[in-house]
Amino acid sequence: MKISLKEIAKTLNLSIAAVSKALNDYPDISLATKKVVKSYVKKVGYKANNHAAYLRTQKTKTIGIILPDITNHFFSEILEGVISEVQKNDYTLIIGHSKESEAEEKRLVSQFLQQKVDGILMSLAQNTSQFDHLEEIIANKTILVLFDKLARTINCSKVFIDDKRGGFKATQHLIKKGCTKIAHFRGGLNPQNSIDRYLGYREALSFYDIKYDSKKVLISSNGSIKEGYLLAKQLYDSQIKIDGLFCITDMVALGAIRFYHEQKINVPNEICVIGFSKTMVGDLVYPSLSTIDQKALKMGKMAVKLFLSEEKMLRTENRLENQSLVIKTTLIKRESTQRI
Amino acid sequence: MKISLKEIAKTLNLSIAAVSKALNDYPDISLATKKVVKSYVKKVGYKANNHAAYLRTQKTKTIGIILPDITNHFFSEILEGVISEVQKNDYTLIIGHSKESEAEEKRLVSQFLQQKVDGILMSLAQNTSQFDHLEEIIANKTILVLFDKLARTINCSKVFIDDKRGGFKATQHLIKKGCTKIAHFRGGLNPQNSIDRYLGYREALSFYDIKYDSKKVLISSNGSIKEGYLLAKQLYDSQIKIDGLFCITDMVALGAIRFYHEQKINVPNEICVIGFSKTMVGDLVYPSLSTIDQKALKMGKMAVKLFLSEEKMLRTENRLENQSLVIKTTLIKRESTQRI
DNA sequence: AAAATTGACTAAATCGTTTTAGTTAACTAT
DNA sequence: ATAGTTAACTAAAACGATTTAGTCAATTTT
Repeated sequence: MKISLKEIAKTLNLSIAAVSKALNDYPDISLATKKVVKSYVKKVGYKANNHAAYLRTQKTKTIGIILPDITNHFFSEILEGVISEVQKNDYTLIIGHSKESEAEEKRLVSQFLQQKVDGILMSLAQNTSQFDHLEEIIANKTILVLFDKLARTINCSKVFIDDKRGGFKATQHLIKKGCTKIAHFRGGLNPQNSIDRYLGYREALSFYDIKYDSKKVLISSNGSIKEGYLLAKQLYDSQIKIDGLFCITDMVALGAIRFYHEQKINVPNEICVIGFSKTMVGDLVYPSLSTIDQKALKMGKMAVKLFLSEEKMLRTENRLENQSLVIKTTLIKRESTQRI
Repeated sequence: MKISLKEIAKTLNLSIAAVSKALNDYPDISLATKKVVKSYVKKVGYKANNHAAYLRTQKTKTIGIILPDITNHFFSEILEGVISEVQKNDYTLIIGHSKESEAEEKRLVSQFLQQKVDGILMSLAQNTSQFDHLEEIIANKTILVLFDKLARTINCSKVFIDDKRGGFKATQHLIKKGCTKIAHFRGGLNPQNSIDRYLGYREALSFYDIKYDSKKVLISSNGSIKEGYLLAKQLYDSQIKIDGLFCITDMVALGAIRFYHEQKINVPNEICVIGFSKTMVGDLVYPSLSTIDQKALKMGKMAVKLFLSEEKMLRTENRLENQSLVIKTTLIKRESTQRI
């Protein structure tokens, strides 16, 4: 049933070495034998055993990905980008789900290192605060590419979104639609993307000479629909008038819209609402949701490309040089900001 | 840097065999040496090399999953279930994306077999019609578990949804809400789940003595939002009056609701609409969408459990016995069928 | 006291590759 | 004719585990 180089060598009256070299196109094997070997191999459907090969080459042609939230559409799309690029380059992808847990994330890193992956692509869990596992990856001479949620202090390749510019674009769009009293439901005070989007918001306000009003900025801790609903209600109850709203995520925006819908406040004519992420649902609701496209698919592809280029550099020049790649967001205009 | 049994054996003044046996709790090693070995191993952070171990044991403790559509929430949720069970049992998961392509699916199967996975979990691509790759998996003595979209003729473990019962429940729910003129936007004529849901629809009608009217059954080929919209329009334009609608998927239902919204037809008071799948978005739209929960998470977990039980049987009794597992759907009542 | 058993190991083969260091025959240069 | 090349291989070690078949001293049995 199972066939190895040994059997092939025996039937073809060659040494194991000759067969191996023929398959790997070594120059010291004649073209004639190469042909014989290759056609025979194809006939019997021989496939080299990766595990045995690893023992000598120390390469598995396998990369691992660790995601904090697999059912989140943003990460699914990143995963799709990663897989498509991985399959195109004949690598194998192993997948882990940290479920936003630092402990599980560390366990997965350790498992992947034991599996001898050639590289690890990962987005950190929300509350990951110690990076010894990342250092361990690098110490193991395994390539590390961080994306989206990353650790700035770690010396590895990174790909992330220009959140500040995205926040700017979202706010600018509201301003161009005529909004002057623009609220912002931001994320927590620590996450970098929350900070950056907020900074983009402020920058847009100041660029267009609109006074910043801290009362119009509320904090959403978990980014859920329910929270969006509650924040909208809170703002409404406190009698602060607004005509535009920029939310940290599409979910928060949907919650807010839901509240306005119940209050018979017309979106977009009374209040324009814009989200952030392009989480697919935005296109399905009514009114459909304007948002900032984070280009998740592209991000996934880029992460793999960064890995491949590092891998190549390591192979050819035996040195490492990591790059940071910033993905540009784009504005998606939909009904929630399309005043009539 | 890297440490092997050899080094450990040398520093502890033992043979390689003794160290290996100590770690694997062989009975012919004294408790004393086991303790010494284990504590030393922990101290230096030694982890066995899986690839080397595979060469003898022929086990990789790796399973592969092949999904036809990774960004589809239904499959994301299955994936979540699979991963959680896989991680709990200390297996490694490798993932492939067939993108609904039969050719890519076959390539992935071949790649996974080359990787010597212990088992493959897969949901077939829409148009997969030849099953030689599945036969190959079985011939390779690799465990195969099919889920959701499967091939009935293949002799392997299977886990799938009771679509007929689900279709029955959805239709029954509409009837109980007082609907008597119930339309059905079904899927294509060939896919089994489309047929089964349709049969459930008919069974419910006949159970409650409602006359079946073929003019109220329209075919959706791709299950998209746009199609739902167009079918609703088509039915509306053809002047066929309905008061209830059961759609093959949530997306189709959302499209239909969108059309009714534009026509100022009130959902649910004029027409009750129910979908199928529980694709998360159903909870986010207005009105929120009643649907049939396919229990994707459970399905994923079950697929892994079937694999594990097959694996165990193979290991202990050296024989295979595969099981079929039917997942029961449940009705999720939301606003789109909640008349006031 | 001699034979048999047991406990606690060790030696060495093996899994399936890759790769270094030969080996041999044919050919070229001098 | 002989030394030096070259082309086309082969032998064998190595990767890092697991496992079968010993080995040997200590203990038990008769």
